[in-house]
Amino acid sequence: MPELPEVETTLRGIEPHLVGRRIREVIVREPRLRQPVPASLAGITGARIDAVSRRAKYLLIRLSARHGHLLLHLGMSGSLRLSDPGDDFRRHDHVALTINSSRQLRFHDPRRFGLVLHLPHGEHPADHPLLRHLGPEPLAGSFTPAHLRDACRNRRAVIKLVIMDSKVVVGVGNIYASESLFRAGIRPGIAARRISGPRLHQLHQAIRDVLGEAIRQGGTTLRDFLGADGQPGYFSQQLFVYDRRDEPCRVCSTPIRHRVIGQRSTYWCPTCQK
DNA sequence: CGAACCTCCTGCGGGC
DNA sequence: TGCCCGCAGGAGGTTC
Repeated sequence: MPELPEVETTLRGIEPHLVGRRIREVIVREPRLRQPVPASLAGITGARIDAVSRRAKYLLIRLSARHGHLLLHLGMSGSLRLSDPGDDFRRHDHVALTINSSRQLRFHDPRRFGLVLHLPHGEHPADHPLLRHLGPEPLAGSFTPAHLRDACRNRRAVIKLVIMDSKVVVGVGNIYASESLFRAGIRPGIAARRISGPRLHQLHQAIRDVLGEAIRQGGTTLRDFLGADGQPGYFSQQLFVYDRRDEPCRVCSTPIRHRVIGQRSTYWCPTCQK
């Protein structure tokens, strides 16, 4: 479900309610996620939350001295919501952190592809195996047109797979890959090395524009994404191609094409994209 | 090394 | 109405 804009929306929703507060209680209702929820999670009871941040699609919660960090990933179907501790748990509410008598952060994930990990004190998050090899943040200055050109040089893979490769740039998931390529006028199935420098420059800008705009709109709600406050994202109203198979292109009315690339549904306009 | 494919899991919508 | 099938926004792992 969540791509980078949805994770960023979640971060912005939970951060003001968490920073500076203490974790009063840790509840693990279902430890069987992509990796087991570690038993050491119980030990963070009483820790203060010093900061909440995002790296790629991971959320990082920095705890007070000696308590280390929490590393969360929402997988395909995960979400974080702030609830009243008195509210009934929903099915698939796997982990809950009670903040005070009126606030509890709940990790909800029907498919259980998500993660709740505890990094002990002294382990730098950036050195964690899941984060160590990640490429630049798409909205940071380190993601440059030259970086994208280098990543595509001599690369035989199709461009859609290259921009979804987290070693090249993080946070471009299946929705925004199709959308970015549409805005850049590039077909998703073209070999990366066949795309000219100027067109890759356009793609670089399109990735930043699409992700930035999606964050401003609170993410994309297709079926079920809700922010931490329960509100849907509005970017789906600006999707040009994703999930629009056979529907008319919003620019030229040509029916949108669909094909599976890298085991994932892929959409493009055969007229607007070459 | 890269590329192709597989895997984890539940829910939902469409077709019959 | 109810059942079955295919598909779903991620990403690490395996195999060649």
